Amino acid sequence: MEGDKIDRPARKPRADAQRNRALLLQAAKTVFAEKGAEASLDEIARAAGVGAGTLYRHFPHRDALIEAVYRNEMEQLAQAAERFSEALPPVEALRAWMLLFVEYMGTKHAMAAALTSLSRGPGELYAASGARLQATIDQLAENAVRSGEVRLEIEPLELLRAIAAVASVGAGPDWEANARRLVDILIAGIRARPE
Amino acid sequence: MEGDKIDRPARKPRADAQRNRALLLQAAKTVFAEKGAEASLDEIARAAGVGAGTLYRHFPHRDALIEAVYRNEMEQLAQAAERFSEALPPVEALRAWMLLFVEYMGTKHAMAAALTSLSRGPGELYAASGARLQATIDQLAENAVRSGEVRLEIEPLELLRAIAAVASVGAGPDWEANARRLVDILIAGIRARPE
DNA sequence: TGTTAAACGGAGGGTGTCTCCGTATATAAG
DNA sequence: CTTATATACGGAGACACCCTCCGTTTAACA
Repeated sequence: MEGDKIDRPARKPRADAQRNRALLLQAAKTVFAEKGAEASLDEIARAAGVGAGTLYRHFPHRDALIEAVYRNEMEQLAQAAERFSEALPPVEALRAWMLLFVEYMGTKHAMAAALTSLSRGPGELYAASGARLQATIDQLAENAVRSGEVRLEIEPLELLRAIAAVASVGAGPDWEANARRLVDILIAGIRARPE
Repeated sequence: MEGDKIDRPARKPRADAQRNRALLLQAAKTVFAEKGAEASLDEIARAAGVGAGTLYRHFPHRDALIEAVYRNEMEQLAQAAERFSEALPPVEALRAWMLLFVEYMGTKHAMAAALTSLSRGPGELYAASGARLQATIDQLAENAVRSGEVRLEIEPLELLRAIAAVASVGAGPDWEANARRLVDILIAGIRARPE
């Protein structure tokens, strides 16, 4: 039920397929940045110079495309988490990372909407990037809890969701200030009181 | 440029118009509950037994419909805020109201997505219900700040946005526990430290 | 009962999603 | 360089949705 891969010799992946995939990612990144994560997929296909069918073959649903586009960013975030964890005390690392997260929401602000879009639907199979993000925040949270400075009865990912919500909407021009302030509120809120 | 209202005698509003409006609201409430705030407007019109044109005449955009549908709920929330403010110390009132807010997100869980949908777009003219909600939370927040127990450098509405985000997604079945916990985190986070 | 302003309905144009299948082509074998 | 074939391509087309437009209907008033 598993080992069905080396059955046949298996060909080398076709060059044009790889090229088209790259073109699609390139185009998607541009278009998402321009028009947000709700941009038309057909338009992306057009921008990439391929047919609609090709797009859907490579990325069956919108989420698959979104995920692929932002995989890099997710990876960078994950790596930043490691750096912070080494250089800072756990709670500070968590805070610093959340602030970085806010910043990312800003630059690739399609990403925020993307996050929302990703986890929509009835518990769909989480895209891999979502899992990566979850693992990252879970690790940071766990470290913080272990340090004893923090109590956390909430799913850590939910903290990110909260931040993303504030950061996503065009709301005021102060969205970033608000988001950064929210980070501090959250951090203060989860700090275990001496009491 | 302004006083143009009592110019002509003005007729009584047509009965069918009022009836259709009611039918539409009824249908919209049902359909939104079933399929979320992104449900097809044509479908709502169909469910109400009226033509699409009629729907759009009464509610020019989706937000207008959403707002009308949830106006009651908003009103109830606003009134609850007053009650809480009289019966509880300011910070407790704020907390209690936020928890009630979470509960509302649950029952009419289309409302959460609605909130998101409401404020989308580039700072559109806030629908009236949005304004009501904002006024409510602003008042509660101001009371809390005045009491000296709380510092608040964030736009109070953003706190709601954060809560709504956690409460909206189908995420886990523990969304409600998470949301309630978030309320406590936020409250703790904005409490001014004696320091 | 007639007049008229108000409201209705639904066809239709524009856009977006996603599928299907005949055609093209990169790879591997001879 | 052929030939064979798995693989991928493209874009037409079926379907859903949004929203407008305008000829027709109907409620209110005289």
